[in-house]
Amino acid sequence: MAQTLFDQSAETVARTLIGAELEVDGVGGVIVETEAYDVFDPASHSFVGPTARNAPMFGPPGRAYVYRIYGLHWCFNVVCDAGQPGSAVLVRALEPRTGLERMRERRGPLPPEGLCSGPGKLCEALGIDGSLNGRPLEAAPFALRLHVQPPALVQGVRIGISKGAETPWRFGLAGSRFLSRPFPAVAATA
DNA sequence: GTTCCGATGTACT
DNA sequence: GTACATCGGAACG
Repeated sequence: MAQTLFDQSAETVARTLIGAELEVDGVGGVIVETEAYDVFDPASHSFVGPTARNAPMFGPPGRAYVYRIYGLHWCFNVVCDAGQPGSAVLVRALEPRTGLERMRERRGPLPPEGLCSGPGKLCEALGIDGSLNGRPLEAAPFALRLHVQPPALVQGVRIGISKGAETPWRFGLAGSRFLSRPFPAVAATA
């Protein structure tokens, strides 16, 4: 069979996931912001080699890597592997489409823009926690549908990291109101 | 609008 | 003890 989406580099997967629809137990929406991490990247959890925490990043592609950050929040990643284990894509924001009431039960009575506009918020809204770590995205409770038409992307440096801060591996859906933070204005033409 | 800061678990020095 | 792929609230302009 043809190579799957996840048998590609983190950067490619991060680009391709923009515009895809992600649901967890029927609650979700359109992915509008992602970041790529790979094993050669000092910002990546996998940079130090396999450990107990990052084990899913070195496992089969197409699975979830969920970890706790700052002791309070969860972050959701999709493991990928283009022949070199240790890469993943952090899903940072999505545009809510289904299960808004359920999201508000978990997050509070927020407007749609506030429900999933950040990696920690998204996990809370979708009910993602450590129990989903390592689970395949092709099986319940996950559902992932790729976009038909590739959307227009914006690109920038990643957020909240100190090492590898120059690497422009953050991707967003152009013009989206559902981002965790705006992308810096881009020069008019390239 | 902005900046500052505390909460709190886990991995690592 | 320190550093985190964060968030929400307080204080300020």
